[in-house]
Amino acid sequence: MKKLNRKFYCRNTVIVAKALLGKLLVHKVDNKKIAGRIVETEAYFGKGDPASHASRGVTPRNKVMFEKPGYAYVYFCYGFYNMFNVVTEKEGVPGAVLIRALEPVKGVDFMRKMRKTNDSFNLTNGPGKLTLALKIDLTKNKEDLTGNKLFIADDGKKKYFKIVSSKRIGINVAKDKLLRFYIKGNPFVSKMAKG
DNA sequence: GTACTGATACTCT
DNA sequence: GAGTATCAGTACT
Repeated sequence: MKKLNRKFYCRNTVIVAKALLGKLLVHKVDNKKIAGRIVETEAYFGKGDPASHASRGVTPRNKVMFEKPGYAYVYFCYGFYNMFNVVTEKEGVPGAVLIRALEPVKGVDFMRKMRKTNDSFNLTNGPGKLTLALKIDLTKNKEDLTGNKLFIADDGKKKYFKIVSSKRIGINVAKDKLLRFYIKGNPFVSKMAKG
């Protein structure tokens, strides 16, 4: 299993968003590995993308989007849910990829416990749900994804699949931009994404 | 099956 | 003080 390095993230946000599909998101919790395959992502830029937090310039919250690629940007939203993003582009250029859905791979029991459900299709099929299942919270903001606790790896499997792009979800601006990407036919793609 | 609503707390104006 | 990169539950057809 190959961990993705800084160079992987230091590219155009759309390229990274597509390249992340099929990769494994791994989080070590209490010496246990919790992992899920990324099946759905969304790209967010800075300038020129009104849907992005970074579009209005740097704030204390979105600062990490302007910093080095390969870091986690965890954003708390709607009072309940955290969103997990991966910072992209070179330092000084804002950009991030929102991980919208995972396919559970390792530590499924742990995920069930965290999500309090036995429905394995309902564990990680949404951005708010997957952070709960993997125990990702605001303390993981600015976590270095090239480290050993929280990282993304390529296990070499699932090389061949079809990528579908469509409109982004849950936002009210720039709806016409096709910046959401998912693996065609995968049952773990988020509910809200279908249709 | 689809459509709408409320919960909730953090961040920026 | 208003808005938010969501979800689950309820009320319909």
